[in-house]
Amino acid sequence: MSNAPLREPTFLILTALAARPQHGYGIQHDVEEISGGQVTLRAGTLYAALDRLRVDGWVDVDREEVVDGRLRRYYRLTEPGAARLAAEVERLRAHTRAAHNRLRTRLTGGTA
Amino acid sequence: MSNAPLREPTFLILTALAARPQHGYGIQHDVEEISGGQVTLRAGTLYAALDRLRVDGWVDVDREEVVDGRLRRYYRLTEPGAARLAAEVERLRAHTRAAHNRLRTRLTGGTA
DNA sequence: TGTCATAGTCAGATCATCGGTATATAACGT
DNA sequence: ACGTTATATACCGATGATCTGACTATGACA
Repeated sequence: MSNAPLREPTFLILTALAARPQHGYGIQHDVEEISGGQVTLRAGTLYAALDRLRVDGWVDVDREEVVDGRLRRYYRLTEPGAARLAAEVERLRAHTRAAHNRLRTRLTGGTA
Repeated sequence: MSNAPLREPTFLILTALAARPQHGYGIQHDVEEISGGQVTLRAGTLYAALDRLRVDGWVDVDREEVVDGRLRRYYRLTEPGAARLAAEVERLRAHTRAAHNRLRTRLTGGTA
């Protein structure tokens, strides 16, 4: 398991899939919701990321359906993927904690 | 203020400077400490990032000293930089919260 | 004399993301 | 009948932050 830091879109894709298997378009909307409308995934970003995540073994194809002649491919978070996401959450928590503390120090000790 | 997501090295550089002005080499060591030894900034990454952050107005040169014939340049977090970092902390907190909740849902509702 | 710690700079490569485009069907409005 | 919007996936060139690694320079220590 590589532990290179996840970029925001990748992190949010994994987060979307953590709740339940979803297809690409569903992920796109879910990510928009998770981020409070701040992050809109481009199609290119989404499918390229899904391909990478599949190669890494963090997501897998759950099933494929054909609806109205269109392919609908559902993706699922694997166990290693869930572990990877959990590790990343811990990492980010540590960083945000550190940043928060230092910003407080700045306010209290910095100017006074 | 652009609100593009900060990459990990950039976030940690701002965090290092949040506590107090520091010179490049000091930032490098501080970041290593903040991240629990997980993140080691390359010199190229560090100084390139500092240049960008200066252009964005998030950090500024605090003062310069010459020690042992070597230049020692201190950087300082500006007010906009502190605001930017605080905003990023909130953003990351929201994301980690969402990811954490979904991972819990997965454990309780997913398999059982 | 060599090497470690300090301190900063630069050139080239990688790779995730961005922006835009293409394809295809169904539903809806006018 | 026609254009637009929503659904759904895929491809491609450009951008830009980061990585890799080398380079310059000094003081201290063995």
